[in-house]
Amino acid sequence: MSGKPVSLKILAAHLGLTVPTVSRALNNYADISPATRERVKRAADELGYSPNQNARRLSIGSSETIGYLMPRFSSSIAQPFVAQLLQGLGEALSKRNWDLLVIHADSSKDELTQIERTARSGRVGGLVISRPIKNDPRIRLMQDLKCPFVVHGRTASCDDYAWYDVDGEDAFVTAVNHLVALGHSRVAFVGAPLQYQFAQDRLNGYQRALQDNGLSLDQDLIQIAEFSDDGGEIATNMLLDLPNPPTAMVCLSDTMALGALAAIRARGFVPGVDISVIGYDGLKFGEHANPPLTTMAQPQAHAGRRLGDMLLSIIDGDDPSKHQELQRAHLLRRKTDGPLHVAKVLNHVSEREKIQ
Amino acid sequence: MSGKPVSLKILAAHLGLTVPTVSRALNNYADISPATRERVKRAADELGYSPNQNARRLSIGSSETIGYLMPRFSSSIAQPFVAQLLQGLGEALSKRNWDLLVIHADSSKDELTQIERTARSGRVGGLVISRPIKNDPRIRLMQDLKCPFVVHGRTASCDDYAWYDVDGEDAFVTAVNHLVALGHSRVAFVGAPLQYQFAQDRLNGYQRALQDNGLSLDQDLIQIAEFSDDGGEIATNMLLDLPNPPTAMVCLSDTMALGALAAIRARGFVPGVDISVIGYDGLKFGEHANPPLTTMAQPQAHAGRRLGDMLLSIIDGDDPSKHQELQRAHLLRRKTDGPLHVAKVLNHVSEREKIQ
DNA sequence: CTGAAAGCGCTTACAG
DNA sequence: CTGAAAGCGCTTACAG
Repeated sequence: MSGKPVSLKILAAHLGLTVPTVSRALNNYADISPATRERVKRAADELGYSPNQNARRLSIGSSETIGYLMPRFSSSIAQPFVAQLLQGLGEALSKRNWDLLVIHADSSKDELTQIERTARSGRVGGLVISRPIKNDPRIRLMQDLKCPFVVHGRTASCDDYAWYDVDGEDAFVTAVNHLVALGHSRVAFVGAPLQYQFAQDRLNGYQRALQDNGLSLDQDLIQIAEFSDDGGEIATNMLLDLPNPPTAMVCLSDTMALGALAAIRARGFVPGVDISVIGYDGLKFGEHANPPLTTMAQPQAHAGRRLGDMLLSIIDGDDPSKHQELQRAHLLRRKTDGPLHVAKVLNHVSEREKIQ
Repeated sequence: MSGKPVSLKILAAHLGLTVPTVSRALNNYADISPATRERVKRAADELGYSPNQNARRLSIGSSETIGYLMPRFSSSIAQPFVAQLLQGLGEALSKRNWDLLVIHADSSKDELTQIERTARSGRVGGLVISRPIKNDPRIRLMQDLKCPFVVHGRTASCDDYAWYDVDGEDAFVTAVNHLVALGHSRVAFVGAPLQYQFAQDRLNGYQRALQDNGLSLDQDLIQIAEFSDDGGEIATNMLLDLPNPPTAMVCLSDTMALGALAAIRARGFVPGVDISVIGYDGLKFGEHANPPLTTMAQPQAHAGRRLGDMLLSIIDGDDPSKHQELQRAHLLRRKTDGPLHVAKVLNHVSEREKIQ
């Protein structure tokens, strides 16, 4: 910008006042006469004064900024979450005029050094971390740095930091229970590598529900693939090639479920009739899947706002462990779940196995 | 953070040097002896020194930060673009260690005052504006403020600023030509309010293609609705209720096209057989639509990086008008385009109208 | 090659 | 109620 911004000095000169007086007037100090306060504010408006934030923040010793660590995308389906989350964070921050910085790790290799540098450079007063892996080293690092942070998601031991998560284990218990109630006993799990805690949580829910229902755990029915629609398709093909294929499946995400539907349709089966499929996320575009995808829907909209509020509280001095929020997902029935039929998919199953 | 960050002062004391010397060593000034430069750098690493950016930026008079003006979302389908765009911007900026600030307008009302304050506060050295409306006041404002900016999209007169856009007019010419080549002569346009320039551009392409092909322009075949899947569905229902309905349609976006498919299926018609539908964006989830959506695909991935590079060049002093980049979309045929049949959808069309 | 000085534009005790 | 002083943590001419 070349149109030299008005500084406090210029404003003060214009008013015939001194710089500190003008500063205090603008910041509503009580010891400034109402008359001059008004006069100063009017002049500030007229001249279009806006305080230099670098100077202000250096002076007050706060960056008035929080950072969002952008996750790297493995698949080409961009994350529909990100925009919503950022919007929510922005809403929470705007109440106090804080800024939102988006931080990309150049490579996962040096993400830690980058976090450390960011925290130490005074650019942010706190960080939002998403998609933690098991024993996420970023969490330990932030604790060591004594830099406030909140986690979108959880790790296995999550007592001593702040987080916001949806109960993936509970959701998958609900999903499996629903399928069992529909008569299914061979329910498969389509998942992604278990390094991400959410992948483990949801698998745990799947396994617990099988136990609760007295169903035995068949390792063949657990298929782990890349976290994408293509991964879901590959995993589903593995399942359908089984000598004794499942009649229902729960998928780690809606995106993976979309791949599952593609694999099922490709073999001439009808999802929701021949095989039931339940996704996870409740994304809007599931409505337009073929057929519309039944899913465990989670309340996305509030995550960003809650995380922002939490982080601000912690920066204000709150105990992080006081800010832990677990949301529940709910079953959103569309068209891919249905009662067990002795359907096409089972035709090639041998008599012996059916009797079991 | 409470673990008091190491300052230049501490580092200098630790080394038995003076603050400016340490500063110059770290910044690779030529007049520092190689020996001490190394010594200083090693110590900085060991103590985990990272310069306070507020101080640094105040001193050098640059925020080393650019801002991205986050568009507000009308529909609940979150923008899959945003994450990709931010990632691209981040890549461009990281080369020079600039930061990326995400700026949300509280309401569209005071977006302008907010932009002005942001520009004047020295928080950003430039701004990325997306989704311009016709005669977008933000562009004029940025020019008046002499604050560098780039636009993702264009306005009607776009000679004197920097922008990156995909040629929507050309894309819709291509889409309509394709449908005409398949035998269609009643091609409809499903659009959104024309306040957004991209909505106008694509309508222009539609109209131009009709002319080019010697087809008359039927105002009934232009349906404007809300920019969402629901909007697309409503618009399509209007079209299907016409006495003389279209046999093909082009939709402003993939999202709207998804709504169109839903409306078509709801009447028992088969998209791509009874009515052809072409969307725009080339979003991945179109593959999973029912049936997979034919679309004008655009090269999304590069937009962010290009916009970031452009903005940095302009901040360095380049003439903005030198940075204008128009990409082309290409037809991505999936399953919703097909040859004209005298199909179900035409059954109730009177003989007289068919002869026309 | 290194040090002493000044300044970036704010804020905040401290006087009067 | 307002002014004079000091400081936030850097960078950058200017001496020597």
